[in-house]
Amino acid sequence: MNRVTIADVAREAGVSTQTVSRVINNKAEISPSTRELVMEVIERLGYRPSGVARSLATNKTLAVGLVVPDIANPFFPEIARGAEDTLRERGYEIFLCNTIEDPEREKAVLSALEDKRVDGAIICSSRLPDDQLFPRLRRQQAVVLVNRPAPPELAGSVCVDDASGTVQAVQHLLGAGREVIGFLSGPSRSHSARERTRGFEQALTAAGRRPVPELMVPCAPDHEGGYEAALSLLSGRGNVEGLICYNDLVAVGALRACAELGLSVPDDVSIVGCDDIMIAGLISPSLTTIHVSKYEIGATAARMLLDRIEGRHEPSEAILKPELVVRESAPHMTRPRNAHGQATNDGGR
Amino acid sequence: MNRVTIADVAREAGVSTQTVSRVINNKAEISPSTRELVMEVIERLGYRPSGVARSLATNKTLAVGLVVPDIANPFFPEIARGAEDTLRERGYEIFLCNTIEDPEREKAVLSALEDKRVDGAIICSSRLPDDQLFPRLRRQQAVVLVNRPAPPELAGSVCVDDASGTVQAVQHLLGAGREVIGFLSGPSRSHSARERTRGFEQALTAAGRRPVPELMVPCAPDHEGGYEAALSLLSGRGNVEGLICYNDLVAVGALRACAELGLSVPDDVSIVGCDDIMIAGLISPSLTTIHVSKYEIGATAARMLLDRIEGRHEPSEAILKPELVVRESAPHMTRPRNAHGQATNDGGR
DNA sequence: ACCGCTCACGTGAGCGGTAACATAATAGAA
DNA sequence: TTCTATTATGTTACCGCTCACGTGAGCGGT
Repeated sequence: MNRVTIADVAREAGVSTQTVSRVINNKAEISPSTRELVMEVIERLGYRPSGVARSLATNKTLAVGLVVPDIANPFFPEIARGAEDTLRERGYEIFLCNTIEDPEREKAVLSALEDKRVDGAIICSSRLPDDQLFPRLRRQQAVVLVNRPAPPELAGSVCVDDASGTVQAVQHLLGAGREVIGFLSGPSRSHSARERTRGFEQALTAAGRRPVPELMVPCAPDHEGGYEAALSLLSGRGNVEGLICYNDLVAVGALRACAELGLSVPDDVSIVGCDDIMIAGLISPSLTTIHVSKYEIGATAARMLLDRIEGRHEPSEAILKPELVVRESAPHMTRPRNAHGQATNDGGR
Repeated sequence: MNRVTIADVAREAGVSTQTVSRVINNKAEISPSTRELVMEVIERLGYRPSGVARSLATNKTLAVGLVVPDIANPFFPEIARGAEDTLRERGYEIFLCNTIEDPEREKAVLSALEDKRVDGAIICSSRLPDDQLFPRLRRQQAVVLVNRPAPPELAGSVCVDDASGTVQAVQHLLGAGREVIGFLSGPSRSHSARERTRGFEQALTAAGRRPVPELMVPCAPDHEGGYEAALSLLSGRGNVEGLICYNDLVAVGALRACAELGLSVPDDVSIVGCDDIMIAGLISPSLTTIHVSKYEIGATAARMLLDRIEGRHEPSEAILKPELVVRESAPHMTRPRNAHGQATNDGGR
């Protein structure tokens, strides 16, 4: 595979490589006749300029990294779409990097991106602690963090107001008469997890309840994690009436745990998910969940990254508001419990 | 952001750049003392070799492209994972390219990958006709096609035996006593779609039935497409008893159409999906579907691509066998139709 | 002491572009 | 006409690394 180079084109057209370069890059100072001639030769030879050589000369790669914990987690593909649509329009290509929830691998991919000299990176839901993450951000040309705040000089940040989402969920359950509410809080390394936990405690406190640590259990952010955590939470004590889950996958796992324990959703226990991934509206019972626009997260992060690449560091933060979507798994009104028709409200704590 | 170069390291260590290069690349002919010295300087200066410069010198980028119609389609993320896990292990980075089902965009991303001088590309479910696709393959260093055959000298190929999957589905429905079977055949540009159509017709013919063109309708490969196609297929005539769908998303759409038309699944109509994406087992009724290991597709394609990058063109084809997974939407036995409890077994084949 | 060999390292020339400056040709102004 | 802008093009030096050689020191054998 012998590639055509700019020198080949120049020779064939009887001009200097610089002239060819000017044609490719649409520089103004070229006579129409030369331009046409060069274009014709480029076409005929099937010449395409080498991005590699170009990058070396210009110190720009037109490539950015997209770091996600797991692209197979339905939360991230849409973010990727939003980011790619925005970036590709501007000529950027995207390196996809899965960290598979492993901090070591996250470090490794960040180094790899550094080696590739990407113009920037979007890092989603980093699992690295601040003191490990921040020094690495400094080594990148431009960074935007998703679901994680950062000092403006190090990185932009696109966050969902996680606490507010959880507050809405708690209020919804309380409003529906659920008194004892459990919380499957997700991976403890996750910033979102901590924020949602904060919102959970805050909402309970504001409503005059005391958060009970035993009712808040961390879990892997997937189907299995939700299943196991829900099982342990629901089987121990019989009084949990509502369950707020770290994400929709966790909620699906919780649904399965309920089925296995013979608990009816939503009659015995109401379940609220988070993220509103595609399946939330498709499963049965359909999932009440906290909707966030994932595509918008990706697009916003990409726009912010482009700004940073071009040296504009403002705005350095975007916060998207989540919104509760009420479906079957946690309706507005609670129906009778222990039920075969007869209501027996046991009245809370 | 002034990056440390190999020259900086060389100067600081008092050796030539070539010596530094030898250390980085673990060449043998270096004295232990020099190696240690250089390593120390590299560490101290935080030097990381530029992949760009390296690529220009070696004519290798350690980057490959992964082209998919839509990463938000749950079929593809797992393929991406399989490919990435395999490729990253060997030091390759992956450019993710969504074509959003648009042939023009597909051409554009292939050109972009060419410009980036990727070492190879995995192209999933290409929507380009052979006469447009093949010439473009020739311009890549190495290619593996997923869900599409190709001349061995142009590209490797990883396919699912689509026809066989559909045959299994048809036989299953026939065996359950379903006589009139519809087929939502997916995007007509898709090779898989044509193969599955072939399998559908073949299985019917083998069973002594004649395929009815009106019962085979193409559709977009998503939820919406399935909904619309199923609606038109089921509303016109009342006698469709079984529906085979291009993929699980289409099946979910069909499920919704049935619900809307007041048809019970599986009592009135049995539905079979394809791919066995995560949600297939989670929705209700759970989906009988044709399982294929998507991670394995990705991993296999990646291994084949690595082979091709290194010049080995054998084997140039892998065919993965799909397998029917029977769940609620199309059980082994058909229960009474138009039924409220009374069994009226119509007795199978 | 001489030769030849290996080992450890240095030297110079690219890889395929672009930036910055130099230069020839042409046009317009005095 | 002569001088100066202006326009269209060529020249040269990198960008940061690797490849293919070149070379000097040290060693053993005769």
